[in-house]
Amino acid sequence: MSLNITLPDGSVRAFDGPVTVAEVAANISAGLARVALAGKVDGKLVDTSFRIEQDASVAIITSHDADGVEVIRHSTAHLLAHAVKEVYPDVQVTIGPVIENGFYYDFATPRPFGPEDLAAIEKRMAEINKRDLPVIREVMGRDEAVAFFKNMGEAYKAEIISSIPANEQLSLYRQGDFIDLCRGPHVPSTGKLKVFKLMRVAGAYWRGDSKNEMLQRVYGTAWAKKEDQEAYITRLEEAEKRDHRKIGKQLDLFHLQDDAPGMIFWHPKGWSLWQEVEQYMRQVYRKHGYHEVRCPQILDKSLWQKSGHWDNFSKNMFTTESEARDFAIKPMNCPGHVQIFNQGVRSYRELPLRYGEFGSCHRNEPSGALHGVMRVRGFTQDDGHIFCTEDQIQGEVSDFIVLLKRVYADFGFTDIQYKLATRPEQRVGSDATWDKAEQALDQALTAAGVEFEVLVGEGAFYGPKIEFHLRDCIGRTWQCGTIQADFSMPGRLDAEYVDEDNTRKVPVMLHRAILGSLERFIGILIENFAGAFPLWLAPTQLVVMNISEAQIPYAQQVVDALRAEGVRAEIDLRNEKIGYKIREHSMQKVPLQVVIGDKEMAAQVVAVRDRSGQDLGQMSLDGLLALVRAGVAERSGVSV
RNA sequence: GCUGUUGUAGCUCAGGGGUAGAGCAACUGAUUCGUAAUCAGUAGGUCGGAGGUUCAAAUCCUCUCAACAGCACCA
Repeated sequence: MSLNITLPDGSVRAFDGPVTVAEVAANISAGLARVALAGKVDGKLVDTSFRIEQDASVAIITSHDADGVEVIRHSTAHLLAHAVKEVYPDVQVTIGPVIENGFYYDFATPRPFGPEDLAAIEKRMAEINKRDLPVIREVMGRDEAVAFFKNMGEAYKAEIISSIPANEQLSLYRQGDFIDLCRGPHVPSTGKLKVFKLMRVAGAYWRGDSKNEMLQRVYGTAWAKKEDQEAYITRLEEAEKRDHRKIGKQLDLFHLQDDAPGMIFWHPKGWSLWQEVEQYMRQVYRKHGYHEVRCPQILDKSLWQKSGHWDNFSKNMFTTESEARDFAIKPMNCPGHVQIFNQGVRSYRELPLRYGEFGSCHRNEPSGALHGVMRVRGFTQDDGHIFCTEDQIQGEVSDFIVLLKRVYADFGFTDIQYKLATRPEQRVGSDATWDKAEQALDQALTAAGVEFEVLVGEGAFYGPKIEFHLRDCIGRTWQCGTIQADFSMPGRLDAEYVDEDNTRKVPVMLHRAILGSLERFIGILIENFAGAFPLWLAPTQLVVMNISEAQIPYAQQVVDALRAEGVRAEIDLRNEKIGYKIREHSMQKVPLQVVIGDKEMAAQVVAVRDRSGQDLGQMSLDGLLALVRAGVAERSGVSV
């Protein structure tokens, strides 16, 4: 019986009988056989030992394929587990999947791993790589496999297998003395795994549940080529250089200290940046029909009970008391806005009624969740609430999506992902209400013509939400904006309006934010621009430097004129060499640098350079002002 | 919150039972200079906090606070 193998280039090779992927590779060339890591038979990824029984299309997978790198990572996870079992025989293995850029493996260990353990394990991995052990696939029935792993003392593995249907055949992979349950495929031998590095150890809960015991998770990275791994590590270092906590310190933007965990001290420059963002958003409120409001920070507990926060959110709320009354510091702005809505009798003619606030909120986040300015306990939202009728929801949501895209573009972000988060387990409101709310958001997204992902069970307790995630210049995504349809809270807090037919109705409330938390958004801006803010945001837009004492009066005159026109200009008259001053201001990322020497003073002009060192030439004061204005007007230079 | 790691001068970091260190920044003086570091000098620390062991603790032990990484959380 002969069979035909079709290769990716369309050519067909005939074989006398069943062949393995490895044999097909060898038939093509000895070189290919040497580098083959796996195969793709009729679109399915398999081991090189896989036997092809009938006509098929076959691709040989090498380290040049994305699939090949995946296989390398997966096999390196096994290599890690193998090494751990050799170095620490009393450790139990659990699972070890491939993740972005690498893999991890969770172990149950009698004592936690430290950095020295990592080094020892990595060394053993290199040894096993040198042994070039063949990786052999075996098949077992489920019950047989459970018994097999129990017998080896691998309780976790046995537990995983027990949850697989009884009639299924399981594949196991053996390399030397090490054997692990795995779907595969794997590289043909451990000698193929040359480029890897263990990155860190951390605790991780068994089956991802914080009620379970904690395992030791070892993270690693693995690549086809050494250069790829080096490039990856360089990329990590680059990201580290952009870390907002580091840049915040370098540029003197803010600080945090032990006395106020998760709360930020904004320094003058950081606050300048903040104010630019806030004033910009205030314009957005004004231009798009929002009334800016301001509500109390502290409200009586009973109001939070009524709104549902006390039942659903109290573990995250800071509380206080006075004269035997209990209060809570607001974690959200919505109940406050409903109180404003409730003053007086509302008519359907007033809807949609939009309130916006730069709402200062406090949430008692778990200590382990805190992260610089990105995840804090005290933060400010650009929080708006739209009171409207059901018929108005879709239009409001659609308008919001358009607005949000424009705002993000002004900050330099154009790559946005959309997600619809549906009803969570813990919630208020009837299922019928949730049906309605989820449908409304779904329709608005569809009408906006954007693709979106559904996040099942991740909505807020009072309603479903659309999440807007933006991608920064190094490819990371951040959730910022949101819009949520709430059919419950207005009713709970007694909001109503008089409709056309003179009956009283409960309005729908849309919760919405564009930037989300200003703290977090500014953190994202810092990392996205690596501190080199566009002119409109830069805390110091321009610095004027003299070359020697003789030009001090003229330099002072120039900076005064710029400041009078609203330019955030600084002056540096220190008795230092011009190169020294330029270096300092360049490191401080000041966008425009004005140098004044005798020549400029004589001609009543200024010499301008930018922070990257580009010479913008000599110009008059008016010319400089025009340059600044044009730069500010351009914002982040992106148009939608 | 959980596991691990870390906390020393304004910043970056060294020192690991025996007198607290470096570079940069700061301050003082000299230098008046043309596009990313001029020279010299001075000052600066309860070694995160509280207990303990010791003749002696930044160093060892206990507790605690905070930060960092991951997990869980992100309503």
